Formats: sequence, structure tokens, C-alpha cells
Amino acid sequence: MALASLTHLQPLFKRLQVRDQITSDEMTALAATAGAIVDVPANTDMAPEGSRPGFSTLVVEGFAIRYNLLGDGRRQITAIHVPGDFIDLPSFLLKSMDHSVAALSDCRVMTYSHQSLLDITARWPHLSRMLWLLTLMEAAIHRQWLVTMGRFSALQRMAHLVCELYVRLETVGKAHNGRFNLPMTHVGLADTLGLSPVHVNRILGELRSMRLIRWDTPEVEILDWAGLRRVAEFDDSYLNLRNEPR
Amino acid sequence: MALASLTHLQPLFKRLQVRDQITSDEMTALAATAGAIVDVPANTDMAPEGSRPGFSTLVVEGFAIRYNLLGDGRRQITAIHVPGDFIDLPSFLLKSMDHSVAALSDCRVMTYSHQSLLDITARWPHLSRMLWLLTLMEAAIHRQWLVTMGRFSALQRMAHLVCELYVRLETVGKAHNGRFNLPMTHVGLADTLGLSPVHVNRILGELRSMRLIRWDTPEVEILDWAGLRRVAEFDDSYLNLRNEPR
DNA sequence: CGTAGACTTGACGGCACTCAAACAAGGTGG
DNA sequence: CCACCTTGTTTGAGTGCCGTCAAGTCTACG
Repeated sequence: MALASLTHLQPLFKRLQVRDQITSDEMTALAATAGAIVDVPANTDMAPEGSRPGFSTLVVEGFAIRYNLLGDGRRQITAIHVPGDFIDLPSFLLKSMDHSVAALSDCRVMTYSHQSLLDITARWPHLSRMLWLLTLMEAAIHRQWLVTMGRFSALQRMAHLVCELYVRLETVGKAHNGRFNLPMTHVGLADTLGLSPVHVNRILGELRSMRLIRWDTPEVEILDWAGLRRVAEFDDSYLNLRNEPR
Repeated sequence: MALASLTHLQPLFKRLQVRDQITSDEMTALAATAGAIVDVPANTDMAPEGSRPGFSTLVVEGFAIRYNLLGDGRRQITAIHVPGDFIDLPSFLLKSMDHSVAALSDCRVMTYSHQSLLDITARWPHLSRMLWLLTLMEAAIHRQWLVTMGRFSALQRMAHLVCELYVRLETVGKAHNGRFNLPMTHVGLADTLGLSPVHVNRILGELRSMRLIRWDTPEVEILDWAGLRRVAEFDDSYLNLRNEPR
């Protein structure tokens, strides 16, 4: 079980090691306090709005999203989570879910009871700072999304999302050579970018005709990284990829 | 100095006590590790993009904003900070600023060196969870803003911002009877809501003619809370106002 | 009294939305 | 094995919210 856990924790360790040193004791502690490994089928709510989960979950494999529903049924996705993301760390301290978390694709997740996270904060100050860091990195992504939503055109928003996902997936070894999988429909992209599905389709066509990307759902290929980056005004500093003591 | 600090920490304590119990030992610890109290004049950058501040700051009095500048000079404000907000807690762990923080009005702030915050995480697990909670609450506000930016009309966005600021300011005793001060021009509001200043003006006129608010800069008065709330689809649960053990 | 900054109002244009319909692909049951 | 259905993608036509440009008003302040 412990060995299996360490394997499953690889994406998280990769993410953390990009930012700081993690001791093997800390790795062992994270593996020892892990709860069950659960497979969640695509399009399943893991933590619905209004619920009070007693545990947080770490994505091992697959994609998850965080979203809000409006009164009239419209949806806004506020985060896309990839392997190594500790989703629902917010629920650890916020307690009650003010939004929903769902599996986008089939997911494998590990659970961490809030009690075990409490123990970590009491006994492993550096490790708990690293978990805190994860939530701060998520907030940094939120801020960048706010910038793109407020000030970017639809084309720029889409280009920026592709750049961001590529870098984040590459960090955990899920993207190579400009290619990655994104199991998301036009409706999902529209709900992420604050657009309509029809317009998402037109924008993707434009990015294709500009020879910036190829997109055979679910595979995305970046054909011209420099060009895409320029269109998106993408600067990865908000992703905090530098390694330094925290 | 310690006594003076406790006075200055009142807005922060009010915010925290809405969410959880804070012991007097923890209050004393926060007061003891506080650094200098600094007055910052309006429209001054406190933490410019690219800088690496060695301390975080707590707003004691006044308003501050977090913003990004785009290549062509456009601006997007990603957060409005009020007294009791621990701004730049992100800088404690993210280290390098990927955006700027500025005083919106004349501000009084307290500084906390990153070293002293490190000491707090090592010695006061519950208190550090409360600081972590503050960053999670900020992320929750970011998510709500993403929803309004992505799916709300300009009118709804403005109404929602007024509702949010009223509740946040009331929590720290800076709003009463539907009234509060917001030292922000139409340009600032436009950069917050992702609109143009011209349209902000029109929207404010509409909210006025709907008898929902009065707005004699800088004083804002909510004339019809239920009506404003309805327009904004405002639900305060994302602000986490419930008191429970964290 | 002149100037600067903020607010206000009008005209016009464009990006993105809605509505609508056709096309493609995968899954299911008869 | 194929008709059928469901889900997703694509394309066109028309509309509207909000942006830009421009000019004018109001207030504070030196």
C-alpha cells in the first residue's frame, strides 16, 4: 500500500520538486497518511455544491473541473485540474463547498481525510507550507484567468488556455513535444472561457487556419509555440516554476 | 508597541473570529511578530510586479488593489483589499510577484517579515491554518469573480461587486446601514469588472434609475438590498461567514 | 480664473451571442 | 448488420451588448 501510494504520488512530487526540495521523510509522511485510492468515472460530481466533504482529494490520473452553476442553468468552470493537483484542498479549511468539483474524464484520485491533513499541519511545518503553496499557485492561476477574461479577446483566451495547460501538463509528465490530451468538448471550453460553444468552434478554426495548433479531439498539438505564445501574451511566471526554498 | 499592534489588528481579528475561535495567545503572537506600521499614500505601488518582497503586509486602514498590466497598457484589477486583509501573503510562499499591489487610497499597513511568518508556521499550527484560510478565502473570491466575468452582464457584475464589498466591509466594521466608502473612479471600476469606463458610467446610471443604489463618489449607499441582491444573483456563501473549527 | 481630472452623453461599429440547421460519429437495439 | 438516436462539430444569418471615438460638463484646486 505504501509503495503503491508513492507511485501514485509521483505527479504531486514532480509538481512540488519544481518549486522546492522535498525530503524523503516528507514523501513518506504524505504516503502514510493517504486514504483510499478511488476511480471516478467521467462526468461524475466528486464534491457537489453545498456538501461538506470530510476529506480532500489528490488527482492521480485524469482531469477534473471546478464549476459554478447559475440560476438559469448556465455554467462557469473556474479551474481545470490535472494529475498532481490537490483538488478540494479548499474544502479542508473552508469546510462547505460553495461550488462543485467533477471528474472531466475517468479519474483516479487519492483521498486525504481532513483529520490527517490536520496532523500534517501540526507535525510537518514545511510540508504544510508546500500544501499551502499549492493553494496559492491555484489562486495565481485564478488571477491570470481573471486577466484573460477581463481584457483578452476570445482568440487570446483560447490561445492562453492552451499554453497554460501545456506547461502544467508537461511539468507532471503528461505532455510532450507540443502534444497533450484534453478530454473536453466545445461546450466545456465555452464554459471555461466565458464564451458560447459556437464561438469556441469559430475560434478553434481560426487558430487552426493560423497554423498555430492542430486539434483532433481529444488530442491537441501546438504547431507554433512562439506564435501561440505571442498571440496569448503568455508569460509562465504566474505558474511559479522556479525552485526556491519556501 | 504591542498594545498599539493589538489595536491595529482589530480588523483582522474581526475577520478571523467570524470564521473560528482565536485564542488570546494567538492574538499576542500575531502582535508580537508584527513589524513596522507604515503609512502608504494613495496610488503608490507597494509590491510592484517582478519584485521579491521580504515581508507580507496587513491592511489596517484604507483600500489596496492587486492588478496586472498588459503589453498595451491596459490594466486588470484582480482583487480589492480592505482593512483586515493580509495582502501579499502570496509573496510569502510564491516569492516573486507576478503582478502588482498598490494603495488605492491612503493606507496604513503593518508588515510581517517572511521570517516571522515562517516562525508562526513552525510554532502555531492553528494560527497558520487561519492564515492559510485567508488565502483560501481570497481564492474563493477570485472564483466568484471568474463566474461574474464569464457569465454575468455588466449590470450584474457591478451589482455583485457592490454586494460583495458591502458584506466584506461590514464584517470589519467599515460599512453600516447600507452605506460604505469606495475611493475608486470609473476607470478603476472598469479595470475591475473588465469593462470600459464609459460603460461603467452608463451602468451606474441604470442602477441609480432602478433605485437600487445611490453613488456620490466616494460614498455608496444601497437603497434596496433585496433588489440589488436579486439583480446580482448574490449569495454570500462564498465569503465563508460561518464560524466553525478549522 | 484657468487647468486638470473625473463624470456624462451621443453616435457608430464590431465582437461575440442567439437561433437554426446540417453534418459527422459512435452506440444501441431490433 | 443496419436504422436510429444521441452527442458533438460546423456553418450561416441576424442581433445586441459593450467598446471606441468624440465632445461637453462639473468640480477641485492652485
